[in-house]
Amino acid sequence: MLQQTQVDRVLPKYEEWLSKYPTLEALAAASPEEVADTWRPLGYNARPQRLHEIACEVVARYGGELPSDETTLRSFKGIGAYTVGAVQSFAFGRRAAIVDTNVARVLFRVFVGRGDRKTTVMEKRIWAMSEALLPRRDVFDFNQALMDLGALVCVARSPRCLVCPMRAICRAYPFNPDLEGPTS
DNA sequence: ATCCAGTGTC
DNA sequence: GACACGGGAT
Repeated sequence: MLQQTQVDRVLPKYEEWLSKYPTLEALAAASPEEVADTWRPLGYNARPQRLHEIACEVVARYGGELPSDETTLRSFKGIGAYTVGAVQSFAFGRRAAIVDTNVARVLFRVFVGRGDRKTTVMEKRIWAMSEALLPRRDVFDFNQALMDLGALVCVARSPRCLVCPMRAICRAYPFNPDLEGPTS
């Protein structure tokens, strides 16, 4: 649900969704039409369909229990690199890195500071940083904190550098939006 | 216009 | 690598 969709907008629908489909079995048992209808008006309407497909697949082949290994998770359509890390670290407590838009922005600003964040080489650097920084324990809290720093402090438009704990070492401080993007 | 807990496709 | 995929908020 959270793929390219703000937390504030997901939250009410998430509650409704889980109330209606408390288990993967329940989701699998529903019709695709009903699932699509429950999803509305969140966008990206391939997502409910894929979520339903995943539920059916997990029920059919994995006894209704979501597998935790990267290869199997990644084999589902709709689950990419970010979701694998999120499921592993948040749901299973595994030591797995995540990179979403928030983490990418934070790590890019703190450790790179300028240039284009969206090139493939930079994306790989950011993943490498996220993995290298991963603590031995408390990975759930670490990943959550990194995301929250990006969502609440190191925001896209007007980052709140004055209250940021990374300010002293941040390569993007003092923040200048002209130093970010393809043309720099 | 830009951004948002991305991903699949060509 | 570019592009499509949604809808809501700033």
